[in-house]
Amino acid sequence: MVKEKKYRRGLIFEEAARLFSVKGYKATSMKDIANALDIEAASLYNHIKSKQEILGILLVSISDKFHSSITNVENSSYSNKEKLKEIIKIHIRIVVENQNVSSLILYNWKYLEEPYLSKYVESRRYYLSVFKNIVTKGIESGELKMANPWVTLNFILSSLRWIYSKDSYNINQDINVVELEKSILDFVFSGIDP
Amino acid sequence: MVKEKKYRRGLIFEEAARLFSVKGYKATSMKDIANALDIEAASLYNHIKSKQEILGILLVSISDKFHSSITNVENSSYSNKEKLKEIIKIHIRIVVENQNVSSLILYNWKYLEEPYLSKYVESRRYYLSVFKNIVTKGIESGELKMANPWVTLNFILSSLRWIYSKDSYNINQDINVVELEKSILDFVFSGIDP
DNA sequence: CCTACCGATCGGTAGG
DNA sequence: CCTACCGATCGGTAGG
Repeated sequence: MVKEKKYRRGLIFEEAARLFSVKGYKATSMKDIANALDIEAASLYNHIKSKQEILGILLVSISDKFHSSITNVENSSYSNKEKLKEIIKIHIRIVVENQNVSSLILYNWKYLEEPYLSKYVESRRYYLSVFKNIVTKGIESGELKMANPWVTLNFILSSLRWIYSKDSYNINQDINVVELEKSILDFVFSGIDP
Repeated sequence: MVKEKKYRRGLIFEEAARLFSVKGYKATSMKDIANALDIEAASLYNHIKSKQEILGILLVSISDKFHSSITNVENSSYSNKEKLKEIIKIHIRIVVENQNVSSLILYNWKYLEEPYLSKYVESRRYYLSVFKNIVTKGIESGELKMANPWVTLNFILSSLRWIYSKDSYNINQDINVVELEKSILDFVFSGIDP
């Protein structure tokens, strides 16, 4: 009984993540989620508290993954440049392994309400501040190109953004994660010039 | 009379673009748009046909700007590398000068319905195919780094994506467009390595 | 997990 | 440009 309920709850979150990712949170109705699971919309409420709870739990769980991954790297004895490479690699892996949930970070986090919003924003703020700190120290030490740290950070994060969407990443089914990491690191560090 | 109507219509599109950009198309109600203009929601329909018409006209207008800009570059006598630089520069300018409308390309185009959807998709498809063609020829001729053209294209487009959002671009009010172009071109072509 | 139902809000129309 | 109003759909609850 408990086991079956947990199973069902997991499926609801999985299906909701997929639909939120494809249609957007606001455009996805509880009926959409229920239909995908072949039950009535009202039945969802035996497993979850609200639509907002689904979004909240999904986003807090993914932001915690990013949070703990960057904490590990920050506490390592790598150089700033090595830390940066490691963060990018882990970032790619988290996104590829949690594509539906990860893509919610790009747009749908704006529909979060309290208490999830505060948790998410704080977790995200921490990730970005550690990331920026490593970039800043890398620039100061000469490991990275002399540039505005903010612009550098945004360039790096932005250049990873295409892997969040199935449209671009999944079409390349001939590219595996290791190759993807290699290509992206190469582009981020040395650009498209030959 | 005609003049005043046109003025009002323009304001509606402007305000709608801003709200769609901030809240998303689905989360923006006609009441939101009307309130921002200090009129009743029903009054909007004296100037526009539907909510969908607003989104459609906004997106077709911006995709046409991209379409015509890339046609000009493609017909020039530049080398592939020079064409690419020019496309990136113009891309940045279009986004910076039309920030609210441009940002709709990233996410809200999915809410387009016919006949706007077909027009938009076709215009966008053309832009991407010309862009990809220039990248492919640049790689073949040795002007660009040997790599999967699809990955290269996505890297370039993705790395420009942060300028679509006010959160990241406008915070940097100390950076003007010319500096922004310079920084981005430098990063895209030669990366973050010193 | 379902049926029956709720108040709120949605985009949009009629008529002036 | 407004008042008055419409049918449809929304997230969610009661009760079994």
